[in-house]
Amino acid sequence: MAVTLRDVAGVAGVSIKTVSNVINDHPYVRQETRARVEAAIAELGYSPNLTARNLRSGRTGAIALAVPDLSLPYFAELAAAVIREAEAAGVVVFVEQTGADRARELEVLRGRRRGLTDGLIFSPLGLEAEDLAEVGSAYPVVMLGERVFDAPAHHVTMRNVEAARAATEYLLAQGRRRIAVIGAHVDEEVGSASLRMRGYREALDAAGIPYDDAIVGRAALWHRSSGADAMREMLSRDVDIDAVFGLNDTVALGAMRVLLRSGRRVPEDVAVMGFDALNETEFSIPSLTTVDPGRAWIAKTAVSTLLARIAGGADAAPRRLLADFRIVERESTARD
Amino acid sequence: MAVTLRDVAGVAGVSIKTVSNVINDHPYVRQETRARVEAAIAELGYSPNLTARNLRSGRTGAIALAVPDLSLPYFAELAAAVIREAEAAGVVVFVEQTGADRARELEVLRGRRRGLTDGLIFSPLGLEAEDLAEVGSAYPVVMLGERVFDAPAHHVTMRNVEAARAATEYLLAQGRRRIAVIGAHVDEEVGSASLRMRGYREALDAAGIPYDDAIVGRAALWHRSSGADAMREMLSRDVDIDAVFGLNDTVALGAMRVLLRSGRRVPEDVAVMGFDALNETEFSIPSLTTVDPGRAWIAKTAVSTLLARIAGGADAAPRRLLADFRIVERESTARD
DNA sequence: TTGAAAGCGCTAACAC
DNA sequence: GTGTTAGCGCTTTCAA
Repeated sequence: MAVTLRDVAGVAGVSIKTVSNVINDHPYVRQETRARVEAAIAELGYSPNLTARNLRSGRTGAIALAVPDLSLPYFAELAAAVIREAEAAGVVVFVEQTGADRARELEVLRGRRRGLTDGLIFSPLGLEAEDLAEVGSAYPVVMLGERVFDAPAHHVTMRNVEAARAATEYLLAQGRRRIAVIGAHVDEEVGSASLRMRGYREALDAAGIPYDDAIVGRAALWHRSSGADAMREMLSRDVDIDAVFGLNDTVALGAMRVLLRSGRRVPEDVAVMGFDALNETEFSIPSLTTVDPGRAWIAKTAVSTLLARIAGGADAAPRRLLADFRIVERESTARD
Repeated sequence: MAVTLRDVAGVAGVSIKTVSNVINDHPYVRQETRARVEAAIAELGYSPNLTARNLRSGRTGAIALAVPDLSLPYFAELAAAVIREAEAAGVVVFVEQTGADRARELEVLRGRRRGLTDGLIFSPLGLEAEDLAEVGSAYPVVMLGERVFDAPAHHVTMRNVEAARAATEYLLAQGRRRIAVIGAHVDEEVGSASLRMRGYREALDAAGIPYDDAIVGRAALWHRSSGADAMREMLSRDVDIDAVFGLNDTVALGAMRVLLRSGRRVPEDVAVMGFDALNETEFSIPSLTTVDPGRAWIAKTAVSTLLARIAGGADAAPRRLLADFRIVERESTARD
């Protein structure tokens, strides 16, 4: 440690400017001088102090990623993709977990610690509309998710309504008519749940099928257990259903478990559709048909948009970037 | 941005030292002065430049966590726990993904970027014994996992042999006698797989049951698909088994899927045991009996050990810290 | 092609 | 109690 430019300069018999030039591949350094400096660097095991460099340059080469919880598979897979993309761009990522707690999310937004990063990719869950003012435009932020629509920041997200509608239409096209929903949120205006519900209703409406509140199961937290609970509650009411649309994969998997336990066959008696295309949906029993909302594209675009914003200063007005989706057909909706 | 101590001092009509004193809760500041400074801070929206502070202090307040891949549930849950612990200690965490690639792991170890962090929690998968020399003792490192046993660094890990032995004994105690293994690695000397295999064999030996290579399935990568593949291959050979011990939960879940598909009942015909206690094991169908190797403790201990090492300088000799394990009984091994 | 020196924003001796 | 000032290690004009 503690080997500085000055030490290297001393050993090489040059000024620190020359050493700096060598390190930064500055062109105008005589071949012989360069060699001497490189020898000194190797001899001393010098490596530049990034903190000092950052202080000078005003950049840190790091971005922050704030998600509710890495132990939720969706966010784990999102984070994996974001880190991979950032890595490729030569940027490191520090990950914050907000626990979907509004107070913690505000803390991230106000960013006492933002000095350590050049920008933030932020996927809030608890934030309210009135918190938006907190998002200053000075610090580069890219928002993810559905929770915030009018922040003065770029927003990368998915086509929730269209994708949920397509998923529902897929089930309808199979002749399913009593399509239950698991994972609805009560009294929610914004957010993935309400958007996906809208897509579901649009599809029903277009097919002339009445909406039935009795087969809409609430699950506030989208954990596997809450999906299972909602399904169990619904079955206890002896409803008639021939399909289940889980508003995300996690609740869909929980619901599917309860369906199978209840003696129903999937997909023969009840088809099951998820949303998110988590890796594990490929390996559930049966494997789960789901909607790939374009997570890979979202990660890539979030990173590149943020880096452009960081590099470009106070560029254009906030943009909304929408990923393409795709239905991934698996066993849980196989025909016959 | 760009509001500095100097600006605040100007507005408050004091020197920067006084502002600094206020910010750092230095005791000797008159009440009135403090109030004036705080007003100025609020007015200007000042927040200290962490990079400058770091440069002065030589600390960054950040640590790095290097894992193979966050989209692997084990590492996602580990990372979640590490970040939570670090958070509580007021430290942020950079997450790096090495892809279990030796070259990338070496890169992390050599750490061109380590200047951004005060230390590293490192869970390698590809590293070889001869790479250990790379671990200098100047930079605080805490190792996780089984891959490296003699690094000059603290090592926090689990009781693989004992836990695997206990898991096997649990199955034996149920009267299972043909216990297959899924997830063995070929020709591996170090690593979780060989340790857990050792525990398995110890239990068999103690029970006087011969080891049978025909019911040991290899799965190099411990993905769900490789677990499923290994199980399928084994079943295709028409072997006689009454239990499966997956060397981790992921392969166990993949194997369980194939068992169920093959028409076998779990646990009636074949009991299934996993290892890791991933969240999802609670919600599989049937839920998976597994070994909790003490991941929460490992995360907590890794963070506290690293922070102690950072704070304490070149302290004691490398220590090995072992977590307690626990068998989590679920449906996949329920009796009768 | 290289050197001298200013300063990024902050902390902490050391004065007063 | 508060102000002055010297750096932390680096990059970068500006001269030489």
